[in-house]
Amino acid sequence: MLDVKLLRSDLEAVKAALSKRNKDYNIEAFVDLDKKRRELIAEAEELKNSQNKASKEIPVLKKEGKDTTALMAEMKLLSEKIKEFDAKINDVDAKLEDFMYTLPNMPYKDVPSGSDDSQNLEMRKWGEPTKFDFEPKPHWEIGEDYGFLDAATAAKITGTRFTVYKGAAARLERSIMNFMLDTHTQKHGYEEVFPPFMVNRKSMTGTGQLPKFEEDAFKIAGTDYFLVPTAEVPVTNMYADMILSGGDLPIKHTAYTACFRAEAGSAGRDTRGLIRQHQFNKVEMVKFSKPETSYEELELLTNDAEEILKLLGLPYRVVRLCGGDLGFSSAMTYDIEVWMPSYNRYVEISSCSNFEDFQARRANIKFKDNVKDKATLVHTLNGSGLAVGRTTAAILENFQQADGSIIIPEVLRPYMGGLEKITK
RNA sequence: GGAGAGGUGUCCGAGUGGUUUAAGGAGCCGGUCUUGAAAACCGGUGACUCCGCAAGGGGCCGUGGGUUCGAAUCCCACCCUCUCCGCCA
Repeated sequence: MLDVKLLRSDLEAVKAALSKRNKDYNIEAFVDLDKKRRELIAEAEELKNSQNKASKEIPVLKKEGKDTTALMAEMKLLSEKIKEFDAKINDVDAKLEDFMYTLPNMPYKDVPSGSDDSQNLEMRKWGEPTKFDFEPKPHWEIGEDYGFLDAATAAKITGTRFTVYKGAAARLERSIMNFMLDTHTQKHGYEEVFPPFMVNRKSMTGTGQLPKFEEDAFKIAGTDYFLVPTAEVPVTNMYADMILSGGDLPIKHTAYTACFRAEAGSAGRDTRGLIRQHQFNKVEMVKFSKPETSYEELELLTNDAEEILKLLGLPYRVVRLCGGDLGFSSAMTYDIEVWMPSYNRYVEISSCSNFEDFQARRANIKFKDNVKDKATLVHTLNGSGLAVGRTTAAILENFQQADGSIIIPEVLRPYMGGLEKITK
């Protein structure tokens, strides 16, 4: 959510910033609603003031033995009038709230303008696209050859966009998760948390998935719970409605969760393999920072995600998303893209974002340095560190050998019981 | 799932219809005393939030409704915590 005060004081600045997103937002609607709301509040408060005054008078008059029926009748009318005003205010508030909740974050000044991912800005590359002296197979074919990525069985027990991992693939997936968590906790100073995989509506609203994107989420029938689309939701909302002490910042958490996405609107895209599933594993990093250091923290967070790819030896590049490709809640995002031979291009494996105070305002997360200070909104950040299924896919594809075996990256071998390569 | 108890400001805790504009502590700030500190005493402060340039006003006692001239206090629904029972990995 943006700051209402900013919309009031500098609407043009907001419009200018949002224009980078290449979409139209009916910001003028805000001005009328906001004006209406303030007028109503001013009138209602005046009425409430006289009601309060009378409420203090009545017991005094009664004590003096005076008749209060006339005054009480008068107050009855006033009370009804106040109720009418409150109803109108609630109505305007609801509209205003809906408007504010569906307005996206303002892109940061460094965000390039552009309409889609072709206009993202490449920041750096690490490694070179893998060269093969044979025809490399896509990971879904490798999985089929080995029989350890089984989409057919998953379709039978559940449906499309699910996979049953078996044997070495299952262990590889699990090894990658543990390797990522251990690296972030032991080398990068994150505290591990293991949150629920279901969250309530308030949490989904706090991080920005709701109310606008409900069709993307899996809702549990008979409850008001949603399957988490990312660990960002439970982990960020752990601090909802809290005032943190400045000395504790930045707070850094890493968390593994399965992630669940309805993938509404992506029918026909990436239908084979592990790239786009309804359920996938992800290790996430979440940070709470002071406003003045949040962009430094974004660089560090991105580096922490890149470190995983470096240790695994997977070639990648980092892009800064342009306005048109930027997520709803984000002010600036770096995508890390791993080289995927089957796609013959770089494919997103991590998304690292600074949300500034957009989520903090929704979730009500503040800090103060001293008890006497006024509480200030924190900045929230998060990034994948990394998407595990896509990492498994990248390893299978990039490290496949002419004889069909797959070399296990050295850092994973301790997690694989010392196994150096997967063979039939 | 059943029965019971409970959710009050930073914390503890009083408060069951109107002098509560939330008692009293603790804490915090200032002062007296002291070489300094502690203790004691005196004074101040009182979360958060909305409207307003301000003065000031409104709201807020888990959340949302309702009753009433007036609700922390009464009624309804929901959420959460604790205890016991049941079920269960």
